[in-house]
Amino acid sequence: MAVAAAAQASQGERIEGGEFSPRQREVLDAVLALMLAEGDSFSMAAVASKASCSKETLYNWFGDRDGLLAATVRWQASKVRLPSPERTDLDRSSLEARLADFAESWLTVLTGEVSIALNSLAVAHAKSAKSPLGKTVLDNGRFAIGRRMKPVLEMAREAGLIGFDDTEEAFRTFFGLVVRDVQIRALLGDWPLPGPQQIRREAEAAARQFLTLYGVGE
Amino acid sequence: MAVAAAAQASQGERIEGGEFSPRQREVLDAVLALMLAEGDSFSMAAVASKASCSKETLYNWFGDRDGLLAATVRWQASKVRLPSPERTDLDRSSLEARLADFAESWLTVLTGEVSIALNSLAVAHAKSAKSPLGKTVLDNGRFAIGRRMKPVLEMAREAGLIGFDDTEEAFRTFFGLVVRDVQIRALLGDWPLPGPQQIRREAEAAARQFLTLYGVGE
DNA sequence: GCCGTACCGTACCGTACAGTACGGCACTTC
DNA sequence: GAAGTGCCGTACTGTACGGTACGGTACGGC
Repeated sequence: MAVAAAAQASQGERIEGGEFSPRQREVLDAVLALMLAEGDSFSMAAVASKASCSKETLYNWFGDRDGLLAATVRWQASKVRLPSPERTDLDRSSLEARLADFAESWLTVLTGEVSIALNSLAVAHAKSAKSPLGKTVLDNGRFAIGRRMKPVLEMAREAGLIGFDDTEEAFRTFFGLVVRDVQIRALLGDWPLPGPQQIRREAEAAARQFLTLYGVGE
Repeated sequence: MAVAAAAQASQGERIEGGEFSPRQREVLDAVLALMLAEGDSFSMAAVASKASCSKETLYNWFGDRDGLLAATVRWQASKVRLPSPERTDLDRSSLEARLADFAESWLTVLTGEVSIALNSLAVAHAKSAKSPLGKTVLDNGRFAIGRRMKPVLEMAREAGLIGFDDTEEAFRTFFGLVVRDVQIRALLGDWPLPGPQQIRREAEAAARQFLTLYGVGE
């Protein structure tokens, strides 16, 4: 029963704040592997088999299939740690480099198998709400990168390098310049995806264009 | 049997080049309605019931469920007709207006229920290839708008208003400036979507920014 | 040594749904 | 008006899968 998921989780090993026991992590990694291979169409039996655990344990730990999926998304999210931007002095060229690095790492994540699989799954489940996979993915993708970027943008503004009124708007523009049509094409299966060199080139172009739009002085 | 879909379709009313009989269109509209309401999780029985036809007819016409989905996507695609840009003289402000109009209509389509439902469906089915829904959606979305835009961009370049080497790259940048995070947020269920005024504002901003990046002279 | 607990493996249940079969009706063709 | 055809409605089949139940084992506490 879905509503009992949270309660169920309280027996056995506990699920809290995205923390899972080592054994549970093994299970979730198995789910991840199945998701990469088969998308959304794997069965609970397949998970149990792959993880060498019983279905009953799956249901005890995660409540139901949606709970398992949600836990998997949270587990993967907890694995990805974007580098926190330390506070340093910025000039125009170091800012551009910083932006390009952000763009590069973001494009790299975005075009990764795991990211594509997770986003596809979340999109597919967005309709039948029930579990907010979409929200979780968004929080750990689009919004996470936003939280990292904004301090950099505001630092650069304080340093008089760029100008904008609304940090959110400025970030959304940067986002657009970086991602362009890459994500939607990846999600719709339009191979091949850009490789590392291509990504580096696009990232640098995006940083340059962003500074053209928002740079001041010079 | 999936491989027999094309052959099956040759009996009864014919499916060719995206052309469907009136009765078939009724059926496909019913599918569309169900898709808006339930995403991917409607049954063939539900389609038959909603369209007042028999399941046997569905299978005779469309082969299997995937065939029905593919036909629905093609049918919807054939309904959307982007305005063809007539060849006119352009100056800087009429170009900006034209770009803004493109951006506006594109954002409007993108945030529409039908577009979101179709894209979600195609994303969900992209993994289990079998039927190239993703390709069809891409061809009638991202690439269709590209085909419409490029002549405008090249016209403007000939008129000496903007400069670029690679039309495709220029268009992809425009795409990014227009779409930004709107589509991915829409697909992941991050309501509310921007309304008409908001879209108009974002479209104008995108056109302005594009001209800042690519405009020459002035 | 005994008990409780956590877990594995497997068998089981109910249901939903893709796909098929078939009887009957309306309509066309000769 | 007989034969053929296209389609509707419905009943049927097979199966896959979510979720549950239960017996058996390993282990830690007392």
